[in-house]
Amino acid sequence: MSDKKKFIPEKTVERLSLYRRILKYAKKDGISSIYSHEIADRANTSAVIVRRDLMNVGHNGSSRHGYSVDELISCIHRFFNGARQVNIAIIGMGNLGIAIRNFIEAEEMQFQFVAGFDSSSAKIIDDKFFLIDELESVISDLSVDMVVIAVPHTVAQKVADRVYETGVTSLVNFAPIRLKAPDSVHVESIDITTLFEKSIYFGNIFKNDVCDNN
Amino acid sequence: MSDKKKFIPEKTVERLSLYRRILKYAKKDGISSIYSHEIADRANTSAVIVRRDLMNVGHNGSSRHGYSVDELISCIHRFFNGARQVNIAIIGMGNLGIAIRNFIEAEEMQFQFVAGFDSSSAKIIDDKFFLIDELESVISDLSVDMVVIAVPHTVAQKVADRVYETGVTSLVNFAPIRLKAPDSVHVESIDITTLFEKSIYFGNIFKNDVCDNN
DNA sequence: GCCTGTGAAGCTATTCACAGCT
DNA sequence: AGCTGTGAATAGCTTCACAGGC
Repeated sequence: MSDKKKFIPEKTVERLSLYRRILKYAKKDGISSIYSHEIADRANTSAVIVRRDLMNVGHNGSSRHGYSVDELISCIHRFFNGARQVNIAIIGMGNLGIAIRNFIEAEEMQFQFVAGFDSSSAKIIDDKFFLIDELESVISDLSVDMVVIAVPHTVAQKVADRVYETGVTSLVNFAPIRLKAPDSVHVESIDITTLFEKSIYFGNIFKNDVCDNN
Repeated sequence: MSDKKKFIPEKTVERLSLYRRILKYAKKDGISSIYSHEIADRANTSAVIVRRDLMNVGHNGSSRHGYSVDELISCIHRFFNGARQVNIAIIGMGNLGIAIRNFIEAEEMQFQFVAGFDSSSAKIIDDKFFLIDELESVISDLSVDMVVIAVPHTVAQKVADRVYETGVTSLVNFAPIRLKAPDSVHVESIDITTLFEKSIYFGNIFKNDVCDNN
């Protein structure tokens, strides 16, 4: 409790998530042990990075045969807090919200879609949908662990502020603004507009387009 | 052409995209000049970072009154290659693909949805939808600038490889794998599973949960 | 010989600190 | 006095280089 989990760099956490999936695929293919450079190849990174990442989570590579796939999976599994089910609520049941719901339900993972909120009752199509007014009570009743925000940018901060009050500490934001959040809440933001603009920008560099700006 | 654009850090590009939006909102609110710390506040970053970022794109802040909103918008605009229309094709017209299409069409931006591909003809509901077999010809006929991949992970790499052949240099990948790509193509990846796992992981830290793993 | 684990160097990005302008 | 622009210090991440194990 005093030392909590050893601090693990953000990038490492991201990659561990990826490694776990890669290892599961590998296992399905009947692979039982794997070298760091093989993981690296599949994850599009370097072998050193893989080894360092694994070191960070009480690694267990055996020199000659690389890593045991099973051990590695359960090691990362443990790192991510076992198979504890994660209950997710989505706020904003437009196309994006629905797509995310479908995504969650299609994955055979620890994630569970338990509630969808919208301001319009037209969106209430099954028993997992609620009006936004019920946010606080439903989040508490259904033990929501993580909230996904998929509402227009104009209301995103307002909605987020209400979520902070509920005590939920994980939030994923798809609205194209940078949410302000208390230190006690972790917000992951994915900004599709930025993603597109960035992709176009760096893609164009390869076509040594335009040189006269500046 | 020899010196191309001065190299701009990735993070800066991301933030510039955000600043532009923030500035547009500010302009709508009748704000005509703005200080770096005000931008920083809205973008959830620091004033120094904002100033450095703006420096990177031939800045033009005037000491006393901060930056002119109009000048700044057009400066960033120029940086992002003006208002040139960007034609986007989406491969995989499941929920996610459809959500992205709607997102693009809802934005009043330079982005234009011009084609959606799917392997199932059931998805062909209007004249912008095509069977995946027509990928190469349609991309060329419609001058696609950027491709979004929203197919299952099992076929993502295969689809991507076909895209590389077309000469498109910007690609955004929503499939939960890390695509391999030639140096001449820029790939942005967004991996929702990783995003969720990361959010849960860092969110849990705040609840000083679990200490016995390792 | 080829793989893992890891100190040390190298890079990138952010923050500090402050000079200069109005 | 309060802002911008920027060198210098710092922090965070990746790569280099190599010792040690099978």
